[in-house]
Amino acid sequence: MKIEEEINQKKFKSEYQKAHINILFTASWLSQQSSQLLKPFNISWQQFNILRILRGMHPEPASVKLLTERMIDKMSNASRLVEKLKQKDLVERKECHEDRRRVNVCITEKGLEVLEKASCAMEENLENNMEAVSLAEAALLNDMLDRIRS
Amino acid sequence: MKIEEEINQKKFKSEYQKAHINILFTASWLSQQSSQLLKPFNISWQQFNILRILRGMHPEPASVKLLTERMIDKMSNASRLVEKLKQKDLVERKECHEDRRRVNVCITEKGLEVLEKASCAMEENLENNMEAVSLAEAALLNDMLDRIRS
DNA sequence: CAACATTAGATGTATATACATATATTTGCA
DNA sequence: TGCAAATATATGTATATACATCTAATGTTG
Repeated sequence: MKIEEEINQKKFKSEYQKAHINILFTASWLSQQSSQLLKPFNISWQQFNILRILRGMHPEPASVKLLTERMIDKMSNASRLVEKLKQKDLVERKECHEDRRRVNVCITEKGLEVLEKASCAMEENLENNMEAVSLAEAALLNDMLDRIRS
Repeated sequence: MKIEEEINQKKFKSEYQKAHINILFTASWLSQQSSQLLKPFNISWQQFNILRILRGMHPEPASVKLLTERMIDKMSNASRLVEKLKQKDLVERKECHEDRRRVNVCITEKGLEVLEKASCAMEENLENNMEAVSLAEAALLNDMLDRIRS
């Protein structure tokens, strides 16, 4: 649906303002889709992301700092998210002997299993959403977004 | 900066997955910019949005339902946001005589003044962000985002 | 018209977030 | 070495959000 209809706004000041709102609206739409999808797995989108980063490192551990750097929303609190995941036995923390300030976080077997199922669901959904856009268009989209943030 | 560098991730599974993450990341980046910009005016991005909708209606009032329909993040609570704005004397509520369940919300003079200044700052910032993208590209961006949500 | 369904809005609650600050450790340099 | 600055992480706190539930008013249908 066109953004005009989604938010019942007939016209925008410019194509730029419309794009601004469209980016925010689409992001909100996508995260809501994600959080619905992830609900059966009992993890939030942010938690899913952390698990994905940890799987990328596996079997190497990641520090909380590394997680923060790679998170999409930098402001959110990696430390507390890790705690949540630990409570569900999806990750484990070990003290780091080289630098005792640091904490090494690893994904557990259970974490890998949950992530495997969750990421299948997420990828399937992603393909459904994205099939309306060609690969070349997606590349241009990425380029434009990068430029907007520059 | 390219999204790869922003989140320190060298490669993505596909251009589609990258676009997904890029939309979320850029939206988060934009809202953070907005909330920084709006801080001197002591309103949040969501509150700014409501004021903007109310200015569009002015001098006609808007119901809470109408505000909810036009908000970018549908899930947030228009009722409480209106309360916040009322506490700052930026909007006023009146009971609606035709349908006594409804509440008519209007922007005040003070609200119009604050919004005027805030939206100048916001538009200036928007132009800075968007100048890296041509108008035609912005139109295509809008089209792509609409298709992704379809 | 009575009984039930629907709607508009407000509110309770658990969780998430932004931001500031605290604590422990390491680094750098006088 | 010793002491200030920087770093990694945790935590405190106010606010925001998602979601469920509640209340009051209106619509609908037998």
